Amino acid sequence: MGMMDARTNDSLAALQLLKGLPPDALEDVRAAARIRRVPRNARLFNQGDGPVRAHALIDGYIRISQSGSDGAQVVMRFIRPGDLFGSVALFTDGRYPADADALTDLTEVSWSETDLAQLMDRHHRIATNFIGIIGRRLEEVQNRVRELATQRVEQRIAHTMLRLVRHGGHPTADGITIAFPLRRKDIADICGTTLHSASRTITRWEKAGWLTTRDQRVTVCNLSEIELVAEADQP
Amino acid sequence: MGMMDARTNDSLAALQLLKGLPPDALEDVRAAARIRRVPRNARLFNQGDGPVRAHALIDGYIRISQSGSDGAQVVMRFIRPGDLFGSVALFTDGRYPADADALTDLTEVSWSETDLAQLMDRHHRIATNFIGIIGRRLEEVQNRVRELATQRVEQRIAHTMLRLVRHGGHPTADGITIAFPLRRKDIADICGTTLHSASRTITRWEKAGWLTTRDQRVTVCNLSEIELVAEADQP
DNA sequence: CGCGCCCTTGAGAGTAGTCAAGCTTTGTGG
DNA sequence: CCACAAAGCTTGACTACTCTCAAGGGCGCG
Repeated sequence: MGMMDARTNDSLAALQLLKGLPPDALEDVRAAARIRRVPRNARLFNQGDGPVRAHALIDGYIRISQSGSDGAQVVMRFIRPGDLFGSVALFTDGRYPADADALTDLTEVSWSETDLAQLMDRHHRIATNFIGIIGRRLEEVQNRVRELATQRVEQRIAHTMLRLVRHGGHPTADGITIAFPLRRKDIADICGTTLHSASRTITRWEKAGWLTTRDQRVTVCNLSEIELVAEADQP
Repeated sequence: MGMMDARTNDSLAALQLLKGLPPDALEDVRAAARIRRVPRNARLFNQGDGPVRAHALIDGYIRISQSGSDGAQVVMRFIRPGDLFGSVALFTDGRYPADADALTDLTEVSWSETDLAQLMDRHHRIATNFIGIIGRRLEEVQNRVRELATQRVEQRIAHTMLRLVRHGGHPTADGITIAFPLRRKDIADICGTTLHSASRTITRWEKAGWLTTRDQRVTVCNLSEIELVAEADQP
């Protein structure tokens, strides 16, 4: 086994989907995997495309967004290293339900439907992991439904920023920086508001010194103030 | 095997979770099942309760609703005969993420976590069914996120009514009647609006002759008008 | 240098929430 | 069986949050 394979196996072991698998199973999984490198701003797949594969992200960041028949767009989530994505449709209708765009240069692996089915059959742990992953996703999305249904724009933006910081943030000199580029439009499309409202809110927070943005990189300096906005009862 | 067991097995065979299982597997599943009858308006479980069981509804209707730390409430979904419910948490944190209320007298079955795990182990089809079920749920909830994020109240109510009609509707003399009681507050809590806005909209539609409500039973007479509202580009 | 993309900001309009009051239906206990 | 309480529904007036429309500025890239 060459250096390349060893490194690949390490990468695979870090995937949520493959957590707890023994080395020989990992090797089995690797044999069926297709590895791809994708440049920043490329489209990984389009909403409506098929046949679907099960994807996992080794390195980099991805934005998953969905558009309705009316053209309105929503950002569903951001994919971080280790995450599974684009794979739920394997068990439903076989078409990707959303677009996937590379926010950075990235490396992904994927498996075909039949290969994944066989792998799940041989290594039951993969199926269990899969259920846990989409179960947690379901709970997250349901929380988002509650937010959208009950909170105001500023509060939703606050919650979103907190989630992004906790999820995709790494500490820097000035605070916690979100690991991938984030446009105002992205923030709006996550929160179900307009570019304008998002811009106004973020600008206000920037002026208050709670965060800074340079070149689409957001750094949060004052978490606790944002937490206050997130938890505030609307007056 | 008595009459009772035979009827029970028929009921089980109709469950989504058990679709495609051979008779001997059904018998195995039945042996581990707990059957309960629950009266209208009773609470089946509370948000935060544990340990969770996997539930399926034989007969009747259930409302699943979630409340946030701020007290705001959202109706997550309605459970119909054959549906699986309250079981995702088995694979995540082990506590029910929402409340379940009986909208009618009903019959439900449930399995403990360990029993379900063993059943899935013995009958792989159960695991596959489970993945398909929560996968479809995930897509539904994501569509709801898009609706909440991009559409106005009236449009969301229209979509909701259409979904309820297609899902829980049965034809009657005057139109299609939704099979379970539906309060104005329920409609509001599904759509992320207030009781007042929901009331105004439904009353308006009632005056236009598109639907009628008697005793919390909603009958839709004019689907196409409502579809028009649902698809309308906002002027 | 010009074009495209992203961001900011102001003014005005309208959707939907809040507050308040009264009505109808349902359920319960005397 | 009636009466009253509780729960659900309707409606009006007012408020305000948020969107829409419009215009302009900054930055990077071809």
